[in-house]
Amino acid sequence: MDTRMRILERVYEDMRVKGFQGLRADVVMTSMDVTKGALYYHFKNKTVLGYAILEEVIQPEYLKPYLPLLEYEGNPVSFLQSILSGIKLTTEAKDLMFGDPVHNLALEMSPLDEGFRKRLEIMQDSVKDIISDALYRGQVRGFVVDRAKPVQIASFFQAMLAGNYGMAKAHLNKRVFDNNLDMLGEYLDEFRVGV
Amino acid sequence: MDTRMRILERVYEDMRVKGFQGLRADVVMTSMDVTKGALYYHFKNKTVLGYAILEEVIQPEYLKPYLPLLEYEGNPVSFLQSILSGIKLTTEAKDLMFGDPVHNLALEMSPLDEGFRKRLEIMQDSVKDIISDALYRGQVRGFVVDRAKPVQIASFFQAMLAGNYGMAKAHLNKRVFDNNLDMLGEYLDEFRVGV
DNA sequence: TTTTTTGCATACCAAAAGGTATGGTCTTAT
DNA sequence: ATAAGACCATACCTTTTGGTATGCAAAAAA
Repeated sequence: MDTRMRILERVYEDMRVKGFQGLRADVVMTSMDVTKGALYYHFKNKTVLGYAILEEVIQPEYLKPYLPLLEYEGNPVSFLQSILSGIKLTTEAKDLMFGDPVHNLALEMSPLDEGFRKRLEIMQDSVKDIISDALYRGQVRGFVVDRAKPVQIASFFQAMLAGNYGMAKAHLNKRVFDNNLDMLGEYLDEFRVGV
Repeated sequence: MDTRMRILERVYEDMRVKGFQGLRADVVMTSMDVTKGALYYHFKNKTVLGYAILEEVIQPEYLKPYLPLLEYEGNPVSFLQSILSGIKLTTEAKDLMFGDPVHNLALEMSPLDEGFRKRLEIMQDSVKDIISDALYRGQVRGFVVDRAKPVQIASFFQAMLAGNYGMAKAHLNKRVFDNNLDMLGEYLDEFRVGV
């Protein structure tokens, strides 16, 4: 892997726990076999580094679980529930302290830097659009009840996920975390057609 | 008001947008008619200042809406819905960028400082207990359906609220914010006995 | 083969951050 | 009345932060 990408990945690791403001990029460098020279060669300043991490590391991971939904032919409610199950399975108790990178950055940086805010907004909107479109197509195909409001449900789903990640950062309780995901899954069942 | 409390209030204002790490207490001082001398007379260091803001400014405000629930005799579902309405009414569009102070701090400081994490956990648990107790009493009194799980609903309610505040920081969209609150209100209706 | 450019290391640097040391005034207890 | 302590301003001080300036080896272009 090239140096630039190694820097992004490594700094991202640190940003997950320190946040962007608490991030000390040069300190992170010394924990690799790289120095500040490399850092400031590839990135003009700290803010640009942050944007790059957001776009090149965080965004792809953030969108990944939802992309298959674009071509999914089955019931979108089932798909969303499978995402929740996936989160339960892949999130270990020791990872709860990290939270969701997108939500973390949104809370920390949105009021401080319009570049961050806008990028985060776009990312969240992308996911919201994917979900709401899938729900709409699900309605057309008879998988989702007509009274369901796709955009609102998508937004609710996202907010609940984000909130659950956030609460877990203080509580570090995997059982509560999982339970909230289950509740969200049951809530979605309301909008499923048939049994 | 005494200097100590004035400092707490004023620094809190800044912390709402900068976060704790981004907070520059001495800079804030210069915007009052107070200097660092006063600051470090009342607070040993920045961390202690943060704890004081959390305990003396944020906590009371955070608990306030839920305290009446301790002695409320009516349907707790209605009460929770009235809290949601209250949030809709009192949260102006321009305030969306601030988010929820407790959730903000939880995301930023929980992984970094156990003193913050523990205090935040206790605060969130307090509210969760108030809500779940009220729901339980509601079941006993026939206001809330038996299948409702008070603790889980309380936790879900909190996570959703936190998540909604968080999403709004990037989106700054009052309509979406309100809509999510409405959805949560409708969700609670599931657990109401009768019509 | 020279020359230029790329990729990084090393050394330096100004400002900011967080805090301390000192001293003065104003109140309170004696 | 006076000694003691509370309260706060001013001036300093150290470390950290976020960079810049320079140099140099390897790769690529001419």
